[in-house]
Amino acid sequence: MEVGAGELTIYDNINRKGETAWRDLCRGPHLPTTKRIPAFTLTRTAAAYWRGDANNKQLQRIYGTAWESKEALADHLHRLEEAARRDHRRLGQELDLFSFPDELGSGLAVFHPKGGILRKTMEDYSRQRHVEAGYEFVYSPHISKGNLFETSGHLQWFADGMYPPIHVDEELAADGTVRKPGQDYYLKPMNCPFHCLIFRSRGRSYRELPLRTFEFGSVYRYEKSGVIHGLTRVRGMTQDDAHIYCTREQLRAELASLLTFVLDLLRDYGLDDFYLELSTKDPDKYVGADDVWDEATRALAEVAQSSGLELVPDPGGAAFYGPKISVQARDAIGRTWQMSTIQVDFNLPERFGLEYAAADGSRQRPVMIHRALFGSIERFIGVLTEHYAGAFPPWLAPVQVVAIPVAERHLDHLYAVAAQLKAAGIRVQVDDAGDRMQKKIRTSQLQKVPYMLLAGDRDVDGGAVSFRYRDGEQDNGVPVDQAVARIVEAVATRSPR
RNA sequence: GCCGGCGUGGCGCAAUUGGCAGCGCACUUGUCUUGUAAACAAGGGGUUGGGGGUUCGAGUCCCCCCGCCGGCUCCA
Repeated sequence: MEVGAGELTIYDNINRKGETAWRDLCRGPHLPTTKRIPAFTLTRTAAAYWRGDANNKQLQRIYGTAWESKEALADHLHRLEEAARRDHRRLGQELDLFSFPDELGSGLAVFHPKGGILRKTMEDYSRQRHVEAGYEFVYSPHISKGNLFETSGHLQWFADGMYPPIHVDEELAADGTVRKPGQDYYLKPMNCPFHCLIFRSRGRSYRELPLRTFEFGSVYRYEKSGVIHGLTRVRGMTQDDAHIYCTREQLRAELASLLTFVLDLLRDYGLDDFYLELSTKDPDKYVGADDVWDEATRALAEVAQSSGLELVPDPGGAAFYGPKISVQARDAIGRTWQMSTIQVDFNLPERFGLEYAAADGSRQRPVMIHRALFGSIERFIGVLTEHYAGAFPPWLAPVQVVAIPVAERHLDHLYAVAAQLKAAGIRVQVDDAGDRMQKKIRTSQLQKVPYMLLAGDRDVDGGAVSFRYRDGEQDNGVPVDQAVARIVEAVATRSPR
C-alpha cells in the first residue's frame, strides 16, 4: 500500500443489516477493540489533502488523542492549556506589545510602545555584537525595479512568493497607445540582491574579504492567506540579515566562527538548548557545480560536527543555490523552533558577476554566505514571548521597575528613587494612580514586571525601598543606593532575574 | 490557496423562534489614605468587521468581500 512502512489495516464498518457500509484505512498501532483505550478525546477537525498533495482532493479529517489513563489524558490537555497560555498572540495583546490591525491587511504587525522598546533593546544588543564581530552596516530600500529580481533569479524561481508589481511611469498617447512604457517595481522579498550590488559598486580586493554586510532589512512576501500566524508567519518582516563575501579558502573558518557567533548570541537572549539541521542538495533543483556543492556541504558538516551539537540530516532540503545549516532551538516547554540559518550560496555571485582581485592579480569569484540569527525579528519576538511566557528577563522587560507607594504621602520618596533609576538607564514607572496598593501590585504582577519597589513609612524613614520580585518573593527595607545598584547590575549582566 | 469554524464598546463575553444591544474588566470623575494579587460610587464609550439582499422589523436569515482561528499544502 502507499502508506509508509508497517501494517496497514482496512476496517469494515458494518451497518445494521450486516453489510459493509464503508471501509476505513488505518496505519497502526492496532487494537482489537476500542475498549482497550481508557482515555481519549476528539480535538479538532480539518481538511487534509489526499496523500498530502495540494493537487489532490481533500478529505475531512478528525483529530483525536488517546492515552493510557485518564490522568495521562488530563496531563496532556493541561500541557495544551499551558501552551495556549503562552501564546504570543494572546500575550502580545495582554502585555500591549503589538497588534495586527485589520486595516493593514493580513500578516502585517504594528509594535506598540512596549513591544517597541523590547524590539529596540534586542536590536541594539544585536548591533553591538555585530560591530564587535566585524560586520559592516548597510541599508537598502524596500522596493526595486524588476530588473534586480530578474538578475537575482527571484522572478524566475519565487515570483509567487512576491507581491505583484507596482506599475509606474507609463504614459499613453491620445489614442490610448503606449507612448512611454512604464516600469515594474517590486517589494523586496530578500535583501541579498541589494547587498550584492553594494559588493559590486566598486572593484574589490582580496584584502577586503571576508566582507560582512549586515542590515535589519524589511522584506515582504506574499504568503498564502491560510498560512499566516501571529508574528511567526507574516507578510512583512525585518530580518537581521547579513551576507558574507569570502574566498573559497576562507569559507570553512568563516562558517566555524559564524556558528559560534550565532549560538553565543542566541544564548544571550535566553535560548540554550539547540540542535542543528544540515540541509543538502535536492538533486532535482539546484544550480552550480557539483564539486563546489560537495566542498561547501563538507565544510558545513564538519563545522556542525565540531560544535558538539546533535546534527540531523535534511537530505534534499537545501535551497537551489546552496546547502545550509539551520539552528533549531528548544523553548522552555520543549517545543522546537527553527531559528538561525547559515546558507552557502554559489548562485548569486555568479548571477551578479561578483569578482575580487586576488593576490596574484587574477579575478576571482567570491563565495557568499547568507545568515540570519533571529530569522526575522518579529518571529524571534514571538518565540521569546512564548519561551518566557511573557515574563521577559529584566534587560528585555518593557517596564523593568514599577514603584508603588503604600499611601499617597510616600510618592515623593518614590519619585526620587525613580529619578535615580532613570538616570541609570532603567525603565521605571511610578504607579501614582488612585488605586489601592494591593491593586497596583496585582496590576504590575499581571504585566509581569520584574521588580516592584514598594515604600511606606518604614522605608521612607529609613531611606529604603522594599522589593517585590515577580515570583512573589520580598526583600524589605533595602537602602535606595543598594536597590538601584542591584537592578542596574541585573540589567547590565542580562541576568534572568 | 483549500476544507471547516468564527467576527457584538479597548479586552473577555451575553442577547430565547428574527422583536428595546447588555455584563465584567479597562477608562474618566468623586469619596477613602491604605504594608505585598482586585476599596466604594457615579459616568462616558456600539452604524454588532464592510457592502448588498429578504422582512413591518436583522447582531440573529441569504449573497459577496475583509479579517481571525484550527488543520492541509507551502515556508526561497
